[in-house]
Amino acid sequence: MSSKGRQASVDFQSQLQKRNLKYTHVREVILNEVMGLKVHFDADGLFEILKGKGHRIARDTVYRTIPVLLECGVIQKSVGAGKGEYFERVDNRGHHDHMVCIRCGKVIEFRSDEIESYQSKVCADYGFELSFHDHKLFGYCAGCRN
Amino acid sequence: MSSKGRQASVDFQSQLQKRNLKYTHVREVILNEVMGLKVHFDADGLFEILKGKGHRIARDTVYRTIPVLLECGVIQKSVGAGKGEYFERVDNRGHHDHMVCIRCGKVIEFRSDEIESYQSKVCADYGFELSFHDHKLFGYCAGCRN
DNA sequence: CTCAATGCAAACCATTTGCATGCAT
DNA sequence: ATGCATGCAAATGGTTTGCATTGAG
Repeated sequence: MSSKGRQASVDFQSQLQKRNLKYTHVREVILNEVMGLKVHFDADGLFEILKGKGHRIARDTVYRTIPVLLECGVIQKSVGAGKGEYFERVDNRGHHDHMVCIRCGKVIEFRSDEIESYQSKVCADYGFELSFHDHKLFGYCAGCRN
Repeated sequence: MSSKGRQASVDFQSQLQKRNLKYTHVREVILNEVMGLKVHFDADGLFEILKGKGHRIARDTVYRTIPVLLECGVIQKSVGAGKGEYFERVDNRGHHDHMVCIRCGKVIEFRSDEIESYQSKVCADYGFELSFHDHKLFGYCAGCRN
């Protein structure tokens, strides 16, 4: 296991403790798999990935674990091809958000330090402790606008 | 009908034309009801509201109309108590976004002209024509954080 | 006229829930 | 010892889809 992975485990454990949740074997396995994932996934897809790697974890458990991963900052909401919600691992190098073309479906990832910074400011103004966020822009990409 | 309502109709019609969609009686009725709505609603809820006012519009039509309303800038994504997606009328006075407490469920509406402005800048950078956006912050409200 | 929009009804399927057992603390 | 976590399986119900009909441009 890389030091990065180990670090993530430690963070996850402390995040769980903070919320009086247990660090179980199943959660450890899911954490490790998710940390290595570079693709966007939905709950069902994550279950299939885990199954494909030989882990015997029930589908419902995966569904129940995703909110925990979100709250602990391990994953963030993302976008994907299916109709449900998609997620992706939180990259240490900073959040990115998404633009989605409502004509061709193209997804553009963007980063804006300014937006992140004002987002933090707004949270501070309200005494709100941010766990994760979801920021998507829908419209027409350069190729699809008239 | 107020001048505001009339204005919205005109905008809606031109938005529909731009996309080669038809301005039907059903869409007119839905538009008018939505423009008067101050609450957050989901697809099913909107259907019930329409039914309650005596309109005979099929549930599926409401589901099929919501994406159209989104694209035409009549409604925006919002938050609500149920598990599905919620929407709300776009207020002429500007967008607002939402913070959601993942402990007590409290919803705080916030506005940030700075975020809106940098959001526009990002879109411009990518040649992206923004139709609507979805920006939610999840975490602990002032009363729920430790 | 032509093609999108609508209604009806059935199908779909991702997600949730109840309950008994297992396991972390 | 206590209470959350997990697996199993069934239920749920919000949402989608196919098709015939209607209606807008």
